Amino acid sequence: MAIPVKPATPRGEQTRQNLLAAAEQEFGEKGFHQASISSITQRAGVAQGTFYIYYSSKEDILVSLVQHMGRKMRHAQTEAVEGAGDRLNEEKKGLEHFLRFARDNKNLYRVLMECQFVDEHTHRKYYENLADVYAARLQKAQDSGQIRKANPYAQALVLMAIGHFLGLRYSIWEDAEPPRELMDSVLEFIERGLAPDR
Amino acid sequence: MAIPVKPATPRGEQTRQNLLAAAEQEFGEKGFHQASISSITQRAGVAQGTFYIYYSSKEDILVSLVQHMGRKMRHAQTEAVEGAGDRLNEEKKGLEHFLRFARDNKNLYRVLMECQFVDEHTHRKYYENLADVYAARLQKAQDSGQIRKANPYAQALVLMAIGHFLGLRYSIWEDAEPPRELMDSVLEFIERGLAPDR
Amino acid sequence: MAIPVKPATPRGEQTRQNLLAAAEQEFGEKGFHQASISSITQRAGVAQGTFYIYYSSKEDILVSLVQHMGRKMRHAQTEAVEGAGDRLNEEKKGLEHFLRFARDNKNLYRVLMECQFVDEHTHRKYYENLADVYAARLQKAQDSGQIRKANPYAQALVLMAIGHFLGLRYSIWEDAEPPRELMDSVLEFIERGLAPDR
Amino acid sequence: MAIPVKPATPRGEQTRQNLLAAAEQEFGEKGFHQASISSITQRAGVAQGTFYIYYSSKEDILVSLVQHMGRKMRHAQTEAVEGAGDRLNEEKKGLEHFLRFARDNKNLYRVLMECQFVDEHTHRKYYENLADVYAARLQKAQDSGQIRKANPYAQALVLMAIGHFLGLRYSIWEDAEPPRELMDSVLEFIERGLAPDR
DNA sequence: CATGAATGAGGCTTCATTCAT
DNA sequence: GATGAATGAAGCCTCATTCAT
Repeated sequence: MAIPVKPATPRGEQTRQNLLAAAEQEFGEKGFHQASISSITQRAGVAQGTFYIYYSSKEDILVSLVQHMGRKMRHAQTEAVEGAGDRLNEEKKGLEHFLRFARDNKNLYRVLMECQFVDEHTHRKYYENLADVYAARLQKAQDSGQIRKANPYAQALVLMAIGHFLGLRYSIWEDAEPPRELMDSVLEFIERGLAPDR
Repeated sequence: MAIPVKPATPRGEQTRQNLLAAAEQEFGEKGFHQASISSITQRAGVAQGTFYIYYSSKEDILVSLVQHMGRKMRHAQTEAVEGAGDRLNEEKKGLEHFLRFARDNKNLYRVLMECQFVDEHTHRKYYENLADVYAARLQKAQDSGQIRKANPYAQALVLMAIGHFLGLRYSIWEDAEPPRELMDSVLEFIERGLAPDR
Repeated sequence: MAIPVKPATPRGEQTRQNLLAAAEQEFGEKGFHQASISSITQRAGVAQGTFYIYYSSKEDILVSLVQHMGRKMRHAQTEAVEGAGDRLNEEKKGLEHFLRFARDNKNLYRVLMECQFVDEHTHRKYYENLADVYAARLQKAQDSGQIRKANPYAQALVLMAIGHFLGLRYSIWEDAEPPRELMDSVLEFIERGLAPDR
Repeated sequence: MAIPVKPATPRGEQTRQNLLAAAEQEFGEKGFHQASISSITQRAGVAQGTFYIYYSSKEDILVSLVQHMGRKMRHAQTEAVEGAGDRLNEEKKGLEHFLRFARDNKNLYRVLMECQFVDEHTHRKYYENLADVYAARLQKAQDSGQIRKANPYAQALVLMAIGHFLGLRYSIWEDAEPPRELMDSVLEFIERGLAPDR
């Protein structure tokens, strides 16, 4: 098994990116197991063998894709949550932002979901990392009295759960926006669950 | 593709059940794609060909398994939620009950989860059915003033989301009970989200 | 391999005939290799195992079918050619009669044709027998000066060839009657080929 | 089902031809249904999977084989019939030529015959094409007064029928040359059937 | 860097036939 | 006489991966 090298030339870098983008489409549309390397290379416009210059296996490019998703996601979330004052409102905005992101990156998001049945480890890393970031943010918000005091991991878990499930429901299972009324009820649920006493 | 027949004798019925139980183990342990028919029939103690007398394909038995899970689950939930008075407390108990069920039926639960990437239709039917049952129950609780008035589907969604995610986290990803403290915080979140004003 | 017995009871005889008729349909419609014993027994309204009480194998029933065809055919031809005076005209009538027979017994005729690629021996026996009958008839006609003197097997061969090919063309390949004009030209060809000098 | 690609290199083209030649032998010797892909690839000296780079299925290579046969046959016939003057004699020579061809290409010819029970469409195309070519040639011969005026398709049919049946009889069923005397009688039949009045 | 032909293990599925009831 | 469950060999086909050019 030749170890794939990071190519130095711009041409190589381009090929790598083409392959990654092709895999995103292929995995997103067909699912990991129905996807084939040969179809990925066709989409990328290269020969089959070229794939293995850049990725060591089908699993390998899946991992790269999930990491790519992680970076993109963190970036998007940072931007989204940044700048505001009221933490509670920010979390609500964050959820909506996340759902838009999931719909805008349907393929990538689906890859992430399916990853749990292909490479548990990678998938878990992703969620642990997310949970830590989330919990830290919530801890801060608790400290400044903007949300109720409680186990921040529990709060993070609930928020992630809702995001996860809505993402599943309204991006993977069905490509539609959640009805406004439903979103409002959900957000109110969150508000009551997180709001400090008084 | 010969259409599998409903067995006419007890012996046949026994074989069918053996196959279903074997598939539950096999899919649960290895995942759908790593599972093989030959391994299923070995577990069931029959020849490979026998499989196709009862199920038309690997996908077919997966669907049967998910339907089986649906029946079992509804049965378990009905028992669990029944009998008590306070709806709000019942929902909290229901969640814990569900999580125990998911852990006690780890294999079956994993099959259900993975099903969304193998046979979307079946998986969706399962959740739609569950959501309807849930929402109807919550509607009744609203009517009798035991929980807040809100879109019952939104409430169901939040509860299912939390169940789904905790089930994933503490049954599929890691075979451990959720820490008591965390559960308490989660349950408090639900309590506040569902409790009627005043 | 249990040797199938000719059953003595009327019920058994009925079952045997049902199986034979079912096989005629099944083989005729799907071809020998696509046909399945299970489908034959379903058509006949008996259980799979019952098949082997009457026939020892799939090939065995094919042979029975071809022999059945042979008897039916000889019977039909005897009737057709009988009674007339002019041999040359009789042969022409015989051809048309044969083509009608082939179209009326499309399934059986197709089985006979396909048989050459399944059980050469049986098929050959059929044609050798036919050729002998034919040649003997032609020899007689030569003797009485009704057709030209020539190798009677060659004459038989030509007539059988034309029948065979027209049967293929207008019964197996396409279920339609040969156009009148074409038939007339063919018959004239035969007439000239067979007519005695002067 | 990946669509087989036209090979881009001479090596690939060689492999394709090896496979085709191997299939010709295998089908010819065992018949289509007894033939196996694995045996074909063994004959061709390649791995099983290689087969599917060039042909999408067992049926696919059969079709390729029949088309190959069509080209070879047309080529052979063109050469055979070309050059002579007397059309009537040419047809007689053509028949003998065809029979030699059928015996020299026993395998290929058998494949063509069996094809009618595997892929009717391909087989029919073959014969329709042949009939058209034949009829056109006969039409010309009629126009120049070298054979009798009649439906050229009927004449073609009779000639093809005789060729077909003799081919079956003396190449497929039995590997022997038709006895000279028999051939002479057959040719005389044709002569009388085709010769112009006077 | 890239190509694309070749590999070969592995899995699903079919179905003629057997046999205990 | 009939049933129908069970068998198991056999074959097609896929596809991730390798490698010579």
